[in-house]
Amino acid sequence: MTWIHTISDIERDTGIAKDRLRVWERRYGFPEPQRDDTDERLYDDAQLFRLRLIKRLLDLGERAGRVVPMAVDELQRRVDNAVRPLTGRVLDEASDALLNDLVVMIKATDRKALHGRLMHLISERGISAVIERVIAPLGARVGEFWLSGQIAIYQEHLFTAVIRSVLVQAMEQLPLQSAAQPPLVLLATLGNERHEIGLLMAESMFAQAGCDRLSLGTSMPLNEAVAACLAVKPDIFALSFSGQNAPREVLSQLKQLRGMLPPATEVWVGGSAVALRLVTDIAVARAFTSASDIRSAIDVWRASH
Amino acid sequence: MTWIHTISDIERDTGIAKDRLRVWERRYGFPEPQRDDTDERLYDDAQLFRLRLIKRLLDLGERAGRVVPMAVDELQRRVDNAVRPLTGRVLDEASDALLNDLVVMIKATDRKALHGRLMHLISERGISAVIERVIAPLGARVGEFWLSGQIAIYQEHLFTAVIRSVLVQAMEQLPLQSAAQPPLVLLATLGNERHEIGLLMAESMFAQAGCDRLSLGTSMPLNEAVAACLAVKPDIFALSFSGQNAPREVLSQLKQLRGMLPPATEVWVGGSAVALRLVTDIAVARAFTSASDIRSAIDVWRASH
DNA sequence: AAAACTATCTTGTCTTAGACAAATCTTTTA
DNA sequence: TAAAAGATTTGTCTAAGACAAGATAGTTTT
Repeated sequence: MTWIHTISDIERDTGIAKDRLRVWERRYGFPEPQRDDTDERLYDDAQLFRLRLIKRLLDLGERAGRVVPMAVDELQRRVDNAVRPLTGRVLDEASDALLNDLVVMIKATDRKALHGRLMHLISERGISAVIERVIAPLGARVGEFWLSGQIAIYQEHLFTAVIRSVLVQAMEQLPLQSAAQPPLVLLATLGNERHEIGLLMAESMFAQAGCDRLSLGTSMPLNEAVAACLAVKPDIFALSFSGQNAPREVLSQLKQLRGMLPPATEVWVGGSAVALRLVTDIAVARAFTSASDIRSAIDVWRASH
Repeated sequence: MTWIHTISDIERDTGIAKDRLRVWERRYGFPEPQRDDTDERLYDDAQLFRLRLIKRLLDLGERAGRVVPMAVDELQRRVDNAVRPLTGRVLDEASDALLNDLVVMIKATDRKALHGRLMHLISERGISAVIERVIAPLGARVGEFWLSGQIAIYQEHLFTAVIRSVLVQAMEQLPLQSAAQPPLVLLATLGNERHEIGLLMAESMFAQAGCDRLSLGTSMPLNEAVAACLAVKPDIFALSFSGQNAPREVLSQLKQLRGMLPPATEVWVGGSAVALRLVTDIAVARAFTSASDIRSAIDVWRASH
């Protein structure tokens, strides 16, 4: 089945504004959609797919003039190259097999099996280990499969729901005495960022370290995040950015944020968007590339307060 | 402090597209923003506030030509009138006092007190009663306070996070034996609908009735929701629409959905958007205006299967 | 050679007014 | 009273041009 999309469909699906699509057509000759009887643009699936790849590369820092005119296979090759260094960490066979098992469950929409397996793993190995060695790489894999169309959006939602349920449950089973110690951590995701998993993993790590924490959830407008921070006065403001975010955008948001917050509030960021190049820019925020680093960073924080 | 907004800011904040704003200016003379040195539109807070009211009335079914040129106080009066019949149910004094208490906690961002109080209420009165008499009206009140600017977005997020945590915890404490009986219920929220509370309340009701359930979370694109339904093959597909949704939009989405789903799958909808006028249109979906109706509807379903 | 400053190019978004289709309201007809 | 026809409303599309902020390249200075 092949589908026809209006310019609004394309905007919604790819996040590329209509103006931008029209100006690309004018300047680079792509996309060049069919027209209906009233001269309105009609895009086909191939164009949509190519635009998705283009968007991905733009978010990774490429420039429009370079990637928009590029052929599909070339685009695909570049996306693969850009993505592999992130996902393709060396895994032992057992871990790899486990992840494959879990992916199969997701593809089969078998949430009960997934939930049960993860809870079992947590009781066996503890939250931290499972987050770092299972949930985080699993999230990365799911993201990749989604990009390549092997996992549908609803399966991703389902996956998120299961992870959320698992982590919330696990957090509540932590010993109660460790429920209210400093530092107080405020967690959120900025802008359009809807990916909750990174946030949940971070919250779990803070919970396990016995921190007093408060999650605002996803998609907080920058202004509101600042307002929340000024009201709650946390010691640490923790943000999560998924790989969907353009690194530039992330950096600019962080700079704005840093300028608006009191200096005493530390800003910690994590997530795969951060791994790329942000780590260098330490003046703005403390960047985390691995969940386990949070634990030791908390220890350091406590020692110095 | 008064702020200046670009047309993009206004689009993001109100959900009114740029084209629409420009054409209103051309046709109705409002909004008529200042211009910067390069002739770009700059809107002030008063215009933004008025546009929010206008959007609200449009969503309630008014027409642009009528409400866009209207003065602020007139707009405010109409919004109040439209909203009161929903929120202003008669409450006994004790309930009213309780709700006020909870609202105070939200305004003070005291999530611990809120969480504790709600958990205590649930252990005292049971989930169903608390959902119907406390959480649902509290949600309505928070929505109202948000509209009138007395509660910030971050406080609403916080409120949602607490409710989620409370309900998830309460669901997990239900007796395990009742965890996997038919009907299998798939839950979701369509389109841009980000309000999770209605969905959580519904899920809790289904959980309490011992249904096998599966929540896709918020903001599922229509196509994806259908795909999920075809894959999971639930007995019931339950949708939640908040008061932010335009009733027309809801109805049209439901019609599309109904056409794409197998007839055996029942569609149940709930939420304050539904209460308005949708209830009449029973051919498309089964509409719920009260959480407690779910319980008896489940009994009926079971009796006939 | 590294850093800082400047100039050029790139790119997204804004501007204009006109056109039109789909939805909604009003009037007419059966 | 209900259905059909006609009139109005309203959101979104179109075009090409303008421009500012950001990125790149080139030049000079430390």
